[in-house]
Amino acid sequence: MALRTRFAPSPTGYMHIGNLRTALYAYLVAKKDPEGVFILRIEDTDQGRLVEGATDIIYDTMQSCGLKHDEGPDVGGDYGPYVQSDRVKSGLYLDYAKKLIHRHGAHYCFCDQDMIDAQRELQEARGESFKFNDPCKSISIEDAEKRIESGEKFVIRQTISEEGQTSFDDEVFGKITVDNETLDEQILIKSDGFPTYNFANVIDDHLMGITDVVRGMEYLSSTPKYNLIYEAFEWDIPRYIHCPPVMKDEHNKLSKRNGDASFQDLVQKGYLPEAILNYIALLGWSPEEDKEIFTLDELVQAFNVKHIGTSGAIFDIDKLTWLNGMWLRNMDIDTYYELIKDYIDQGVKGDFDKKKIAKIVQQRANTLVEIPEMLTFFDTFNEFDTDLYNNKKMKTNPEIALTSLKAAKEVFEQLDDYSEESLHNELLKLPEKLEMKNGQVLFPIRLAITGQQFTPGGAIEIASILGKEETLKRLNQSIAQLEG
RNA sequence: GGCGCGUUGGUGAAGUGGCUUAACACACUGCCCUCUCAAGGCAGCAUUCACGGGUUCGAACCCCGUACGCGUCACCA
Repeated sequence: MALRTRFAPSPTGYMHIGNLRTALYAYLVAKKDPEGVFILRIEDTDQGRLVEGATDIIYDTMQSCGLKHDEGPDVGGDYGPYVQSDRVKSGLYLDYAKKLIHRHGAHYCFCDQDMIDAQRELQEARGESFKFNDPCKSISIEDAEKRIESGEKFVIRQTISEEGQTSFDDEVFGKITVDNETLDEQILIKSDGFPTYNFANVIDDHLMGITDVVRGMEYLSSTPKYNLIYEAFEWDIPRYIHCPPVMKDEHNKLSKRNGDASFQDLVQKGYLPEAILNYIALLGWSPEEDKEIFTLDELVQAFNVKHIGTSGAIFDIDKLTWLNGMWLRNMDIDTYYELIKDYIDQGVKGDFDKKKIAKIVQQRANTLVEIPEMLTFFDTFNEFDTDLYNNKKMKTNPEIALTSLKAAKEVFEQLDDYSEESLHNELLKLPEKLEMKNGQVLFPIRLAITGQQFTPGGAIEIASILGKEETLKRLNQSIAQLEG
């Protein structure tokens, strides 16, 4: 039987990095199997927390990451509907809850909050830790149904025996065992008739034929309760793959609430979806081979549940930045140019060869947003501090610079072909002629035509982009400044 | 507080009883290369695996305890 996994977010806002990683892992687990199916299910049973547009963000994010789902609200499938609120309408959860009651896995409960609070106070006053003891458990199904017919409000709670233990094997955490008496009898159907997440999740996972449940480890504690439901129904329990959290720092999980970056934020900051995905795959999972740059397809090949770690991993923006730079540098120049065109336009208004500019930027930018500011010197050329000509490493000073610049001026004046090749050939004759080092000639030129201490590209590349007229104009200006 | 889970460097991590005087990568530092900056190359960066016991000829790896952290105990998901 083919593997089936699902990503089941609730549409409550933005796509968090931790969420996205869970989606990625679920996708990878499924796709490891050539026949594997990856499903998107929207869990919106909490009507109070719905956020408009949140589902679109989920679709957009998945799409831009290449996490293509085989079944879901937007693409359909044989196990729909894929939105829980649509499923509620069919009365499916209530039906299953009733079945569960008859299988002694659940019971009607008429207690209100005051009643529960009273119990809590009593127990806590005795110094005990609170555990709700539901008096409604002893009500017969017939009596309960009568009370419901007469209009009494009710919920359906899971029934859990005090005796025994429940255990299961998690693929990453191993065997987990808990005493049943520590499990509380959670609500399955709320008084508004909606199922709780806990219940809907179990029912849907089963009905959708999910074979591998991939989710955050915050569900580790409630998994035994879910398994008790599976058992009451005599359903097969899925494989569980609980993932450790993605942390902001040692103590806090990464979360939108704390203002931590979401996927969208990172994209806006100039990170590639591919690089983000690549990076978060490495948070909590490590490949067997000594390699860190992975495309999605390569991840599918390399992924192995056995190498998912057990402790929280801190999100390190520095490493993401490095990885992003690697992705950028590895692109072919045409693709790269198309990608950063807009960023170049932001930084350069003048009429220069943007493709050449892309080329000098590619080896230097780690994120897209830093590109415009690297390029300002193309449009603006101002007088600069001649002290910049003093460079120990280049063995230059203003006097040497002036000599170089004057010699270079002749070359620039005589030359009409400003291609890099041609400039390279002619300019590199100078050091020999002047008995200088390459740097003593080229460093001052670069400075003289850019006015900046650091620039992407060297003197030759930049002169080629600036062209004869602009290069000479700036050169003359700089020579005049030195002489003056 | 009960229960569950976790703890290898600043960070991600490899490691599953001897090959570990603990890979690899990011960050950091230094050197080299070089027309600046990047990129690239090289080197340094945990005498030690939270702590304390135990098992063993031998432990980061097995057992017990302690500490700390996280999760969970909602008509939230």
